[in-house]
Amino acid sequence: MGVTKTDLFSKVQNNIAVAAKAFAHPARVAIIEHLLRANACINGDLVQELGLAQATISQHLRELKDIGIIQGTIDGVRVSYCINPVRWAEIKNQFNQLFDQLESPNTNDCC
Amino acid sequence: MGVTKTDLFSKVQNNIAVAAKAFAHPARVAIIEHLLRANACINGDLVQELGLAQATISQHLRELKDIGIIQGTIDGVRVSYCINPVRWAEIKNQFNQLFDQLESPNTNDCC
DNA sequence: AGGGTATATCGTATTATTGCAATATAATAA
DNA sequence: TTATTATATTGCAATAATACGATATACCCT
Repeated sequence: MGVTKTDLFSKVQNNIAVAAKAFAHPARVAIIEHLLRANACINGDLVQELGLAQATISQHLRELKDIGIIQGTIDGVRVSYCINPVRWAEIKNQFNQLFDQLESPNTNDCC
Repeated sequence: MGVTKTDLFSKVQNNIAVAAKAFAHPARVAIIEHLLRANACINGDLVQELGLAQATISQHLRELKDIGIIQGTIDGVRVSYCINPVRWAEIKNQFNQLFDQLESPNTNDCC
């Protein structure tokens, strides 16, 4: 097999898994960090910044766009990518809801 | 090809990517949520809870253990797994540092 | 129109991940 | 000791992800 059994899990669990994939590759983390710093940028910058081929970066950008965490607007020949603040907040909240489910560390000395 | 070029990215970027993988599969999210609820639990419970084979769950548990987000102690025939609170806090902080890099949404209307 | 530039997509090779049956290992119980 | 139970590991099949060259697409400029 090799297929994730999506139907076995809740909507929230699947949503978190999809969002987490945005951060599950260092190149995508680097792209996100670059967008955060630049507060808008273009694909070409990223090819310079990271050491990956143009096709590879374009592919990562598409994945991030599919997840919704970034958005791009055509700007002449170039495409300006930036963080989608609404989706960003959504993902941030989703993760924080999970993170905050662990009370104070002292109460969890089970093993 | 097909190999992540780890050396191209910073330590922090790689660390985030590794940590994110813990959440990048719904089964692992489900396991983590179960551990948070139960505040300790055993593999057998999870086989009941999720609909996956014992071998598959054991594999996910190992991945989570490798990431360090959970820990297991042998308890007779069984193994008690629980969240590693120290690593949990570490990952939480790592993500929050990233999440908080986006200022107020209004300042980011670049595209 | 024709050339240059920026990005996307396609095709493909390679490695990673997912899933499970079968088997191994280890502790307990009888 | 032998059987039982719980978990880990192995081996394998199938799908997903990563990476990149080649090519397509789309926009700009002359």
